[in-house]
Amino acid sequence: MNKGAWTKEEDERLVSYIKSHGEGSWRSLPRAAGLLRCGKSCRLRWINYLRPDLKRGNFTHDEDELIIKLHSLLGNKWSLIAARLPGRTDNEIKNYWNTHIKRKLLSKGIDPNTHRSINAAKDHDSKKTEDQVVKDVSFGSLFDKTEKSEEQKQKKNLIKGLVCKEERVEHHPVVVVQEKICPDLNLELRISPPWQNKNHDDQTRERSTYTASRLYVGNGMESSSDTAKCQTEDSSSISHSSLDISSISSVGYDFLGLNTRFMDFRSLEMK
DNA sequence: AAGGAGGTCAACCGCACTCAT
DNA sequence: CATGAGTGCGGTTGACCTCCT
Repeated sequence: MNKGAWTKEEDERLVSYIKSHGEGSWRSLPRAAGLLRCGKSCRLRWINYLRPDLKRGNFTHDEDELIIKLHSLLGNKWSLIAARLPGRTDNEIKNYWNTHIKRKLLSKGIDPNTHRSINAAKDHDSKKTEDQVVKDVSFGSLFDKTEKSEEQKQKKNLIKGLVCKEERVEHHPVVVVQEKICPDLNLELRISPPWQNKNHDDQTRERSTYTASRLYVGNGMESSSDTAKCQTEDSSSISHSSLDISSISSVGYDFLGLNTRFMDFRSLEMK
């Protein structure tokens, strides 16, 4: 079994095999392709380096900013961050973060872990206030039916710099998460349980394999529309992450400063 | 020119998760 | 429900490169 850097010949074998047989079955792929590599290694090489849709080269300023903003919301969820940067891989972003962005933030006096000023972070450490920035987001507890009082809920929902509240949209519970630390970001995220089609008139919905189904992003910077349409292009596997039931619009949407007409919302499905 | 220090990034490792049986 | 295969993810490693003394 070979280890270490891939040779040009190995790359060619892998690319040629995947072109004719497609991705997947990584465990059996090396033998079939005549490679002395483990399946994991083949998968990694393909995903991080050989895939034709990869964007090589330096990160742009916009990409930098987007990574920083997404990291402040998602933490080290590199795959989620990568899903919002077409042509970039999680490994690439992780490396870029550790080698460039971390230092850039530190030089500006910003703690790359908390996204707050280093001085503020020190104050925060001593005070242990609730007003801290998000490092990880979990919504599970919000569905905990044992939670008794509204006051307890609100207190709990104030954690980690996010304002979380439950709402109901057309009888479906929806968790609304609002960033409160980065006022310039002005991002609102709504997540709810999967779409339930009561009428059974659209079986594609019933067959949907996605579990987290509704993702709704509102951005105060947008003037004409405050909702986003998030839907797969493939009608046979519609995810129904799309959410604004009343106004499904094909107009592009300004998410984190990027027009979402150019973004692939399939990546917004949550796992 | 030599070599040490630090930076970069591809690749590996171990764990967790999903799904089929 | 248990188990194992397949896959994905985040952290870490190590080879290579560049810069500095």
